[in-house]
Amino acid sequence: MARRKISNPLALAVLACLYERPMHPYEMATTMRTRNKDESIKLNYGSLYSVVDALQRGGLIETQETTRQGRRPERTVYRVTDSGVHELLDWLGELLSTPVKEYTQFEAGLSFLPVVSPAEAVALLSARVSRLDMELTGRRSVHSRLDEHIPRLFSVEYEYKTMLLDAELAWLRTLVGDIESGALGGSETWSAIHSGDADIHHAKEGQVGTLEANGHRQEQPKGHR
Amino acid sequence: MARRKISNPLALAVLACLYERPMHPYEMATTMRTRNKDESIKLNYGSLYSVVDALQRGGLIETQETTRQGRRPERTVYRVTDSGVHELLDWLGELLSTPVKEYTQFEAGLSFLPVVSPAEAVALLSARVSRLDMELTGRRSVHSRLDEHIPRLFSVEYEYKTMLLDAELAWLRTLVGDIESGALGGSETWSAIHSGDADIHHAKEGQVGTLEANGHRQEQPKGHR
DNA sequence: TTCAGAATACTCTGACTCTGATATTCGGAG
DNA sequence: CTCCGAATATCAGAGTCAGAGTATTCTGAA
Repeated sequence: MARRKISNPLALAVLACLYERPMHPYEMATTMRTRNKDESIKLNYGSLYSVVDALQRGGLIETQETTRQGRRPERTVYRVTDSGVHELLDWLGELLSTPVKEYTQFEAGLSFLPVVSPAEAVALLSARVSRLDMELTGRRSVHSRLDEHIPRLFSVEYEYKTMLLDAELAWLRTLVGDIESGALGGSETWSAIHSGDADIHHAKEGQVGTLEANGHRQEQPKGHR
Repeated sequence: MARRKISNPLALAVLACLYERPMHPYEMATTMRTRNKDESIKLNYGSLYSVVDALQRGGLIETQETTRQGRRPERTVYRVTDSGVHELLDWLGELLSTPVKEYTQFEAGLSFLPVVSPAEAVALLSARVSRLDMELTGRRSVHSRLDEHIPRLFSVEYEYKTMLLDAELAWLRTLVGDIESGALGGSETWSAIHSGDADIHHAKEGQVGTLEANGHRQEQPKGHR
């Protein structure tokens, strides 16, 4: 990659905080939590402090002062440097303008869908449907409360995520329908493979044979990144 | 977490391969590539071998034999154990049925949208729109070629991803529209903040003040996972 | 008044993971 | 005969993370 010396998104958050005003790490953490940035950026102390270190070594931030109140642990206030500001803007520009390939757990799961039987698939995916549904209900109520207090500009990321969940839910519903009705291409093969394992958790022998039929996708998608 | 001893999705792929039939690691890699699983699961040799090791230490797979053809490097063939099969099924069940919180780069970017000026935001997001558009065009042609060769069952994960990209694209278009027209809640504040920095890359002084207005989201979303 | 518990501000450890570089051998194209 | 790329790995270094530990002060209820 060599792309960016520091690639942890948490570093972006640190830069953004310091761009606003100098702070010590713990304060960054609480600031982010207050603003719910920890919904969109994974935050934990271990990482925070090491990221701050790395940023300092890289010259993107520097320490402004080190103080101590009473006999609490010492705290170090950092400020962003010019090259830090540059990095922030540049990085942000890249994130916003250039889609990158990311791997989600669910995608991984989906790609092994044929491993479970059609019946089980329906059960599992239906469970997901109802969980997503609950999640979305919750989110919608958050949205309405949010809208009264802060402008939409400051919660686009939340809106974005909600809209993705929504899309997933709709897609899942039709997928489940297609599996149930046998309308999904490959259903016959799929049922055939799993015809033996009524109780799948004891499938000792079946070993499934060649799961992927002929399997070879001729033309691979190529162009990415 | 303590959730799963091994949490790397690559391990899932290894289990799935071995569930089909015993193989050596290199063969797993090529099998996955052939089937385009590497689109949905990050695959690289370094990780593959360490994951295989970890699986073996955990007793989920075991070595079947070690052979050598000619004077090529020795290769070790693994097979899945009973507890490996159990883990595979259980894990897959969880992945399919339970949504988990994941953090994407773009989301991180979005959450700092106010850092760039409205004009720049429009420029950056428009760039993303056109890149997504190209990507989607490519994908659609892949879909049609795929459909002739392999049943939909074996490419749900690809379909899923495509549909997500599609949803993102649509959303982005309206977002960009809203920013341009000033219909996005908070636009005035946003423009005000950036009124000084015509050339944003030299914004020395501005330091933005308090970006987040009053900032506090009262009710945080809570309920997750 | 007292004392549990939250908040403050970090530090550390052990494990996992990723990236990228580095071998070595073979078969086939030119 | 030569060079390239596929076959089959290994390894070092760095980044990352979850979670627990530490030491002190403040707050609110009993």
